[in-house]
Amino acid sequence: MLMSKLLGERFKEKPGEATSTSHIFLLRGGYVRQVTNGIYSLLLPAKKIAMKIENIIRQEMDNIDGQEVLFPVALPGELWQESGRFEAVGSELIRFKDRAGKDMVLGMTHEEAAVHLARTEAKSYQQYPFMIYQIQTKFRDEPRSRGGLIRVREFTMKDAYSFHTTQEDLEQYYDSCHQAYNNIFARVGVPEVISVASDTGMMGGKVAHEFMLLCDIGEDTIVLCDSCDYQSNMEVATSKLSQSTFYEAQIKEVHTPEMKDIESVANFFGVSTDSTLKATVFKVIGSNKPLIAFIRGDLQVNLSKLQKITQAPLEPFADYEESNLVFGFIGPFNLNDPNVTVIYDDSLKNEKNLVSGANKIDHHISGLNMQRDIPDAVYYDISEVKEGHECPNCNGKLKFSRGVEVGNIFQLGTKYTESMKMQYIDNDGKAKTPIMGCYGIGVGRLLACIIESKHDEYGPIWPISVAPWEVHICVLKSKTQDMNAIGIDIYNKLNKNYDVIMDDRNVGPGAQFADADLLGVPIRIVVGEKNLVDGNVEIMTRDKSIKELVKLSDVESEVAAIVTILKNNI
RNA sequence: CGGGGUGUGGCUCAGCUUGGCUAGAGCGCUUGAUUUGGGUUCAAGAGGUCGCAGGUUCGAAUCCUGUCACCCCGACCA
Repeated sequence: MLMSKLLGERFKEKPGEATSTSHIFLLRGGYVRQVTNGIYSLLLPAKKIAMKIENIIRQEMDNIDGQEVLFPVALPGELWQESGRFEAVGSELIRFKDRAGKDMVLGMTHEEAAVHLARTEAKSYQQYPFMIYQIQTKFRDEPRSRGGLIRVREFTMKDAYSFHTTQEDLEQYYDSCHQAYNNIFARVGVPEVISVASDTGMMGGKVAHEFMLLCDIGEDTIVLCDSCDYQSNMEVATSKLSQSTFYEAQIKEVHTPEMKDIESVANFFGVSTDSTLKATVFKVIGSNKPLIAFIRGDLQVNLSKLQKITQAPLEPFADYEESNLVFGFIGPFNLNDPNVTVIYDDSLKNEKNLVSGANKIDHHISGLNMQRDIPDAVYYDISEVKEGHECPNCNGKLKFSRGVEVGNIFQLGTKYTESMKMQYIDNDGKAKTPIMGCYGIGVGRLLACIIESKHDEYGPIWPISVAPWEVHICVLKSKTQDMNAIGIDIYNKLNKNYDVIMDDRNVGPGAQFADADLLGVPIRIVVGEKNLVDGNVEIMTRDKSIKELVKLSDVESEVAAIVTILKNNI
């Protein structure tokens, strides 16, 4: 490739619309151009990187017996009606009608398509297990795209679907896929990507992991232990909570005028907030029946945990007038309202002497002993982990980090195979429902994440495994000789074995170097008169770890040596 | 969907508060010189219905109304 023909203007100034590093360099380096909110065109450098990432993914998926297939982007609505998601999913699923008036959708994920294909092809247990995957365009009408390629509406994704006859087999395959993912992230140059336990959300299923690149622009909060390998998404993270009240006391009602928040109540009683019980009131969206979550005063309710229990989307309860609840003074003791649902957090289970609302205006009670006074309470883990909490697996302290999700794996179970009536004949002659797993990686987001992880102030530093080109030849021009001819000579030799780009433009050295930095090609050869006098060219790596003068005749062997070094470093 | 912000040549922005000559600068682009190891320098040039629509006015980039788009924060997120 010659730079003079490469489409995509590179520029100095930070584009106004971009704030994240990857977004800035993707625009400045001529990698992508926005077409509209959350929808981008890729230029050659980005397209080449994406293809290299895809090929690495492909190899690893094939390595765990994946079969590459291709599902359609446009799918009939009836398929999504079968799984129930035509109604269940919100407006991020693009729905439209074809000319006959039939409901259609654009695939935002392809469980339905996968089951549709597999259910007519895999009738016998002898065909199981198997995994099919595709690398293809997804469309999700995100309420809010952001960060360049980090969160977009149209994107390329590798999505894989495995089918099993037993849960054990699924779990085993899940682990091998987990390992394949680790391989992928290591091979594309971001070995620091970690997997965390995660929520299964609308996908259904029980076990799920997300693969996270820890960085500031991350959208998720990741909980990490400072002394063991516990790592979890905030949505499902747990911590060890010690009991805070030990001595029993009698229940006593106390006048607490105007004290509606937990701090002032704790102050008034002269106790810390972990010796209080507070109520957070929610309701299922669309209904007006209150749901009270009781939790220890020093903790917060984790909404995603709570929603998982209620199996319904919740929002804060705001219609104070509509209910009989005494807002600000709600407590579990003497709460005799058959109209409300009550959930207790695990943190309360063993507490023996709590301050809580008295369900009476301007009154609280003290001395609440949960097991004595609320004997039939059912406890769930609905609390949100706080930084500094004790690790659930060891004595370490939990800390937080931001993370970008670059991949995920789910043990789906039979949610789709059952609703879509997929069955196989087992060796006992009976029809059974296969168990499913699904596994995704967002290619464009991964590309952006590699920049977030590998860059300097001048541009991306592409790992050689995914770099748009492996060698970048800067040909500095001269009055006295045709430098391009010398450059082309090197180019032709290297181009047989490597992906090479050469800067043949008649621009100053500064401009060439700046553009080379933005393209982030790992090996750079500078052909300039200064060193050519001695028969040398300069070879350096983009990360500056190697910088040396090399005889023209030795360029090929030296490039080969550096390529080997760089590949070993990934 | 809520909150905030921005729309002026390909890019970054000034001008708007207080309406008034032909709408500006830098970068980029074209042409010609110049320079060649970190975005060289000089000259000439092309390129803008000031997001769109309506209104006020003798006169609107500037004021008013509406609308659209984009960015950031939040809600949402398979």
